[in-house]
Amino acid sequence: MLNKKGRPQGEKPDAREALIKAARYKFLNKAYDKVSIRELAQYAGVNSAMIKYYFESKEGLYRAMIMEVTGQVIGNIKSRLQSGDFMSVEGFFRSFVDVIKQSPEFPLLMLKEVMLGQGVSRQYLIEQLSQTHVKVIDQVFEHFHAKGRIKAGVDPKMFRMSLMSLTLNPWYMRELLGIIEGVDYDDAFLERLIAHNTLLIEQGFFVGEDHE
Amino acid sequence: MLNKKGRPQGEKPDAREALIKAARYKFLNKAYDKVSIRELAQYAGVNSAMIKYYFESKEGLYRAMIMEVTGQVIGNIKSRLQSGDFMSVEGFFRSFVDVIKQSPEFPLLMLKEVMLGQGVSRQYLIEQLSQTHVKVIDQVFEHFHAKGRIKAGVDPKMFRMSLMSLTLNPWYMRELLGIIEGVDYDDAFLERLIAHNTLLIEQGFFVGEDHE
DNA sequence: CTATGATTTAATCACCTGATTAAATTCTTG
DNA sequence: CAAGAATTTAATCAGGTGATTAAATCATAG
Repeated sequence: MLNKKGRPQGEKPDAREALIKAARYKFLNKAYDKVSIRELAQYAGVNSAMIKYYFESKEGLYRAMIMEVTGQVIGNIKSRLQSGDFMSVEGFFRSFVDVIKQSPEFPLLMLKEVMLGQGVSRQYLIEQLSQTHVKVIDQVFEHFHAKGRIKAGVDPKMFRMSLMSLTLNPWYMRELLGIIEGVDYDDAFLERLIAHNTLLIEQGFFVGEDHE
Repeated sequence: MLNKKGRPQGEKPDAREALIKAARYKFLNKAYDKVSIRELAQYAGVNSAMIKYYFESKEGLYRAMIMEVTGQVIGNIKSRLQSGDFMSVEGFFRSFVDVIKQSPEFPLLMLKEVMLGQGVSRQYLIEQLSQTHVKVIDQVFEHFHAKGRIKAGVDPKMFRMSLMSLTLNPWYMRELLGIIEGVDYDDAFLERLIAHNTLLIEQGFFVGEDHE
C-alpha cells in the first residue's frame, strides 16, 4: 500500500463551491440518505473529508445547499414584489413561472423538506414560504378585493389554496407527466399553462367588468 | 448471557398483518431509509426476522404496504366510476375527498414514491395513477365536452392539470397549513374546499347555462 | 402422543455510512 | 526563502444497517 498524501498539483481550490453544486444536483432526485458523502465528494472531484472541513457534516452541506437555492428564490420573489409584477393575475402566474425556471429544483426540494424533513431546515423553509409565496398571494387578493374585483363570497384562504395548487402542483407532476405522456415543460407549454391558469382564476373568481 | 429462544406463549399469530400496519404507519412521515427493520418489527411487536420470512426483505414489506394502500384507493375509485359519482363537477370533487379520507396516507406516499422512488414500486404506481385519476378526469371532460358544456378553447390536458392540482395539492399542504395557521382538515373545511373548487371550475371552464 | 411443517426467536454477519484523524501539501506573506 | 496558516489527503473508526442463520417453539394431522 503506497502512501501518497497531500493535494496533487494544479487543482482548483474551490472545493466548497463544487460541493454545493454537487449537493444541488445529487439531493434533487434522490432521498437524503441515498446520497453518501463519498458520492457527493466524488461528483465534486474532492475528498470527502472536505465536507466536514467546510460544512461540519453532511447535514451542514445539505442545509447550506437548501439555503442557497431558497435564498435565490426568495430574493427573486422579493425584488418582483416591489416592482408590482404580481399585481395582475397573469403577472402573478408569469412571475412565478419565471422564478421557478431559474431555480427549477426548488419546488421538489421544498416539498421533500417540508414533507419529510426531520428538522434539517424544515422550520426555516416554512418561515420563508410563509413570508413569500403565501404573503404574495394574500397581497394579490387584497389588491383586487379592495378594488371590488373579486366575486362576493370568495374565501381568501381558499383563494390562496387555489393559487398555490395551480402554481406548485404542475412542477410536482413534471416527471410523472413526462413519463406517462411525454409532456415537455418548454416555453410553449409554460405559456399555455400561464394563459390557462389566468383564464381559470379570472373567470372563476373575478367579476366580469374587464379582465386585465 | 442467557439463551432463551422460541416464541413466548399466548402471542398473536398474525405477524404479517402487524408488519403491514406498522409499515403503513412508519413509512408515512419518515424517509424510507430512516425507518429500520428493527423499528418496524418493534412497533409491530414482532421479531425483525419476520420481515424476511413474510416479505423477503424490507423493500418487499414496503412494496406490499404500497400495494395494499393503492389497492384500496384504486378499488374505491373504480367502484365509484361505475356508479357515475364523478359525472358532475361537485360529484368529482366530493368523491375524491371521500376516497382520500378513507386512505389519507395515499397522496403523500404516492408523491414520495413517484418523486424519489428508485424503482421500488414507482412504475406500478404510475400505471395505476394513469388508469384511475387521470382517466377519471379525462372521462369527466369528455362527458361535459360532448354535451357542449365546456367553454371553447379549453385544453383538455390543461383541464386535467387543473383538476389534479386542485384535488391533490391541498393534501400535500396539509401539514404545512396546520403549522403556519392551524388549519384543520375537518369535515367543515373539506366541505368548503369542495364548494370552492366546484365554483372555480364551473365558472372558469363551463358555459353559463345552468350549473348542476 | 408424536412427527411434521410452519412460525418465531436470539444471535451473528458482512457491509456501508458519516465522522474523524494525523500527516502531507499548498498558499500566504513578511 | 522561511514560517505559519489554510487546505487537502489517505486511512481508520465506531456504529448502525439489512440480511441471514440455526435452533427453539408452536400448531396440527394421524
